[in-house]
Amino acid sequence: MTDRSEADYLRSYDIKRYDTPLASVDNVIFAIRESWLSVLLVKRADFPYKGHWSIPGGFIDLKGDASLEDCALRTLRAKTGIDSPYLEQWGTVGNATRDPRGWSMTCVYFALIPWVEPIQPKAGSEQVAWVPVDSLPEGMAFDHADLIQLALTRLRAKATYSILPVHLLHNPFTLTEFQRANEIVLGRTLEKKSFRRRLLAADVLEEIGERREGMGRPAALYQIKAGYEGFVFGG
Amino acid sequence: MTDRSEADYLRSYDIKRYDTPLASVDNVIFAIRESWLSVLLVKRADFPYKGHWSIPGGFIDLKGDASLEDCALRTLRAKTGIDSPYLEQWGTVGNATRDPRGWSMTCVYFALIPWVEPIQPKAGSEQVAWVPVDSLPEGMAFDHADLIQLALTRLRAKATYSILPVHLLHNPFTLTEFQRANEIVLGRTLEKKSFRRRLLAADVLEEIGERREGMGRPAALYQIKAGYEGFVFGG
DNA sequence: GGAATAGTGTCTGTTAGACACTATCCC
DNA sequence: GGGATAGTGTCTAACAGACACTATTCC
Repeated sequence: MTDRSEADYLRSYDIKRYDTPLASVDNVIFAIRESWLSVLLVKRADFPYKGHWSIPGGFIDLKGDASLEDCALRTLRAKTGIDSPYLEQWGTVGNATRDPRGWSMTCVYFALIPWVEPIQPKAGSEQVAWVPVDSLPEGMAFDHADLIQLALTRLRAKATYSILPVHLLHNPFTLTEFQRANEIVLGRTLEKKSFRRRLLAADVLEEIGERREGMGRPAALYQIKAGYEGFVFGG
Repeated sequence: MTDRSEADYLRSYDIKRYDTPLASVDNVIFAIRESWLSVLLVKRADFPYKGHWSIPGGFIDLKGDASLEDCALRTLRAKTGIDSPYLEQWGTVGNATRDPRGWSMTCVYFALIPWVEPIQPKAGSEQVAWVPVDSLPEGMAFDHADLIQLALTRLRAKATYSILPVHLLHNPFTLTEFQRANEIVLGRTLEKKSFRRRLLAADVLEEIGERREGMGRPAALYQIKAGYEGFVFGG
């Protein structure tokens, strides 16, 4: 397939001869903190939008990142220490106006993780913080406020017909905790019997042992059966 | 917000100092042709993969394209003459190996259009053709065979709970034609009464007039009510 | 026993599948 | 009437919401 002239073409190809957009990967990282669905935000230490809150992300490292997902995992690891989150590509936004430096496209991922303390960088000026999605700061960098809303819409849509919110919990968990995580994501209460009946019918959980709490009857502990992490009802 | 030093930063910013990936937009364009779900393919006239079949797309034109969607619409118009198709972003694939020229990312859109004769370019070596999704050619360029399969999976998933396949029909259409389009996309037959009952309950169609055909009772003609093009059942 | 939480039984209304039925055209 | 296609009536099984009920713990 690679005949003589294709080899010549590739040898002399130089991307710097062309105008290319800025290409980045950004992450909307969700966790539940004290009953609030929250996202991880970073206060920018550099221009542009210095001092404004943003979602964690950055330019693709052509040497270090083998793929877009690799790039997303790299920043996620840097900010949270978590290696294997639930990570899904939301989509890509690209236009001529979103970045003052020029035509910019960013591939947006969203991640669901059990809550952890964020990793603060050494450089003093940057800050990392969990912020409830209901009280995001004004004046966020770029179009990041929009990106969060879009990821949130997707998350809520999927929460209604999948077990996605399970990734917001520490393992193992009780059915009540699981239902509560779903309710926090969806912003409305769910009916206990319906919730459990559907989950039981799907056969995606396995019991482990028992846990006692300060009050009431002890609840059975569960974890997701291996391979069912992306389970969708009716799929 | 833009203080003195940010203005300085922006004035001296030069993207060419950095290594950036190749950035393109590709389109999986679906139509129904003689009862077969088909995609529009282009035989490449240039390196790399010269002479191989590919999906239509290309690099972003930083001057001409205001956004990624604009870029997708531009190629779609060039190949089909259609200005306002159903167009949805599927997702973005980016890694170091998919293009022999270097780190490459492509934003993949999928479009649904009523069948039209493709527009052949003047340049003789390039060809444009509709190909049934069941008989795609071997040795397609880049990872385009994968991209088609992924878009197809998404299309089939959405066809089960939305009225998406309506965009594959010419207006107006009969309910039987609409059902048939759904069946072609899904690859299985649907139950007539259930199909119509659900559609009627959704109240997304409006009747127009009558059409008679060579055989049997004439069927009522319908079109989608304005604003319901993206309707989803149970949404 | 009482408070608190976990977990179940069961009625009811809605919806999808199955399939036989009627309706309207052409010949 | 017969062939062909459009469109409907209706039975049944599956499932979700509602809500009252039982179960198990600590005090």
